[in-house]
Amino acid sequence: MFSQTVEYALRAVVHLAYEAPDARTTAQIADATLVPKDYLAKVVQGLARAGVVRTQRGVGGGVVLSRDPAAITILDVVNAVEPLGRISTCPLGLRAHGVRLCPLHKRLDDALATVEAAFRSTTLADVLAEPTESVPLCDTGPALKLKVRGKGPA
Amino acid sequence: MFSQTVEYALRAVVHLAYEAPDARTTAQIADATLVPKDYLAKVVQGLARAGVVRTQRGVGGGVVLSRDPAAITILDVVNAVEPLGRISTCPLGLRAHGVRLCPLHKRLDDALATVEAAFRSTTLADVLAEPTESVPLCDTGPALKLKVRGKGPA
DNA sequence: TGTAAATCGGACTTTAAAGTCCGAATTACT
DNA sequence: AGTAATTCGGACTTTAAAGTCCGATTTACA
Repeated sequence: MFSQTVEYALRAVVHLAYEAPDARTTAQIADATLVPKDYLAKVVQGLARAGVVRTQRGVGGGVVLSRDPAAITILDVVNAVEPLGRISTCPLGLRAHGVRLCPLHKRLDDALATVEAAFRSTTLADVLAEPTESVPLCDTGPALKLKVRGKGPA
Repeated sequence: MFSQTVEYALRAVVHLAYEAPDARTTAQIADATLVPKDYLAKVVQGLARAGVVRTQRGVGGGVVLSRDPAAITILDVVNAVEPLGRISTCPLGLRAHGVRLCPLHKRLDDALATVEAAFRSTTLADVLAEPTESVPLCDTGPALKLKVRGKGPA
């Protein structure tokens, strides 16, 4: 239902939010989020073009969120890489005379609107602040609460 | 967001519901719904395998809804051709230890759940019974209320 | 100024969705 | 039995998404 690209973009920004305000290289992000490195590079470019992240070339460079995690919504991220595609005109290309969609596509668009609203009302900060003691991005093992960096196991 | 295949399947069944209980050939459905005929044939096969429609070969054959339009939901149709893909396990393949998803994927799955619920609670009869005077499938011109068949204009 | 670290951007390959084609099988009717 | 109407199913082509590769460019720092 959601494309790989959207999935990858979300993983990346959540990871960046988690590490904020530090910058991360795409290689680091790819490592942490299990996204193919070279493909992630493209996705990040999309996020940069849309103003969700800022990138910096050269030594010490990398990727940073362009705003506070509380000011970036899931919808911002989704729309940056692959707009949600609300249905505004008749997909059959018939004379939709402006506003009204047929009952079928009205229902479909309603569903999209619900998703859009949910995404718009959820910020990266919200995702990180989840009241449970679980860590973002699914690496919720037996509740280890430490913020572990590096790659070596213990 | 929704695939072409899902879109086509929905157009087909809505059209069938509109013409119910008469059978329609795939060629007729394709004509009416502006779906590529040969591709629609495949989609209809999927619907048939899932038990949403029944097909009949030979002269006088065609496609019919297998149940009353009030007993077929949008979700039935969607799941028949391309399951909605609720997120039940961690997409990163990490040890999701059963139930709990990370906050991010929990949100995504919540959105999917909302869509699923909306689709489950909408039947084809609901779509046709829309309180407005509009006709299914977007051919809502200047409120012509007649059920026009054939292909000639006027 | 040289070098290593990093993104950029274009070309390419792979995979899956969408679409096309057509002969085989089934069926109703005369 | 013959014929026309229909779906079935497999092979094929096309298109777009996903993924890979690598040289060019930018940057920090010794």
